[in-house]
Amino acid sequence: MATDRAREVYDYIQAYNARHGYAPKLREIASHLGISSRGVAHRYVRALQAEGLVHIEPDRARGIRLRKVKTSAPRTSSLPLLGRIAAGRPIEAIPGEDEIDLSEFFVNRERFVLRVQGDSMIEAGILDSDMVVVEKRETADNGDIVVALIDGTEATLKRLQKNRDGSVTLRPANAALSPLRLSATRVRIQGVVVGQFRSYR
Amino acid sequence: MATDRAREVYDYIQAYNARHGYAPKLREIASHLGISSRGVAHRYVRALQAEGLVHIEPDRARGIRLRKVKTSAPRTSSLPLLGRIAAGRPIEAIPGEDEIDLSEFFVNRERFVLRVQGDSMIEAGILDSDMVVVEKRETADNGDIVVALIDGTEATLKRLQKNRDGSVTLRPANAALSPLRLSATRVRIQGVVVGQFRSYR
DNA sequence: AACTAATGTTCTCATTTTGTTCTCAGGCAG
DNA sequence: CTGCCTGAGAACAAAATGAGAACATTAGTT
Repeated sequence: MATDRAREVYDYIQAYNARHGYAPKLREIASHLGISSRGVAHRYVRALQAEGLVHIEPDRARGIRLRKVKTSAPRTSSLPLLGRIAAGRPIEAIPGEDEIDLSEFFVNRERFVLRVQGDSMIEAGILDSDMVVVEKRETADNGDIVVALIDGTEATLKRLQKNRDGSVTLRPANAALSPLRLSATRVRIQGVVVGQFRSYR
Repeated sequence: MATDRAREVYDYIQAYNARHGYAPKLREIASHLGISSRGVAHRYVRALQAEGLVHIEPDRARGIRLRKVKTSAPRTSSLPLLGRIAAGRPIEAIPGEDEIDLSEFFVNRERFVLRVQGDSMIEAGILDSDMVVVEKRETADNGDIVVALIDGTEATLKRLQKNRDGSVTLRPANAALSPLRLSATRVRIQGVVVGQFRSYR
């Protein structure tokens, strides 16, 4: 909430609305604050509108409508999707899409999260200490990023390439590292990377 | 934490925030410490900011924001966290952590998602068509990745660097692109990137 | 329709409050 | 001693607050 006074105004509007079923006049708000100026009361209401807490029917008496219910922790797994951002242009709205649903990460297949250590996939945008969402599978397609177990002991994160002779090549996304070409019998795929995320904290 | 006194301030801000939903004024912090100087209280808060525990909205009343969110909330959005993966070793279990909580992305602040276009942050692991989670703010700290509006028209995603003379430099994470040094009046910060994710589909 | 009073809206102008930066001073440990 | 942490408080900058004028719109009333 913007300021102390704005908060008082919001609380008053809520209480008034609960009691009467409609919003107070600006003069009543001012009077409740102990001030004389309707203009000032209007400024506070406009601040509340800017925060999305309230809606104003222009020029209407008692034209204030409450927008949000005061629930403190409704956790949904969606966030507003504002649009695209690209260098050199204003943010462009994406029509038809106003929310991004992250629940795709939580679909009830066999999925788990791994914290990545090391830079082997850095050129694919997977950095050290990033999280990857892995779907449990024993097979994968060419070009998939997979969690592969080599010789039953070493687990690595690499891009998969199936060769004609039946062997597979595990390619790191890092020019400093070399691809590994291995016979199919030595490699067991444990899962495929279906997502990645990172938190800046 | 720097000093005992700074810790007291941090604890007080946390408690106050949990109780009221917003931060205390400097005068209230000083009073809680039993001192009379707002200047001293401000010095402690600035120390907390230097440690990254807190963010300050400059010149704003109650402009202190907690940076690390205590998520002791019910975890609706969680996935099993199996462990770490690194090249050349088996997956290593992480003791004490059996679930990864994604709800930090959905905390009750003003957040939204943008789809990134272009390669300007590619070396920071933010690729074309990735999603970034942005927290609405008008200010940011050095090194933060920000959504900045230049001259009120061009929106870009860059790393922020504040210069001593008051100007700011917007640094792309891409050697092929040049940093932009601009006077502070031309740049308006719209938000700070707090997360990033990508879906392989 | 014309008039009127009430209400909302937009301003500018002060004043108060709050945040910010600074210097100075005392206590205390190494 | 020097180098800290700590506190006081002055001086300034910016935000928050309040007053009130002027105008627009609405809702009645005649």
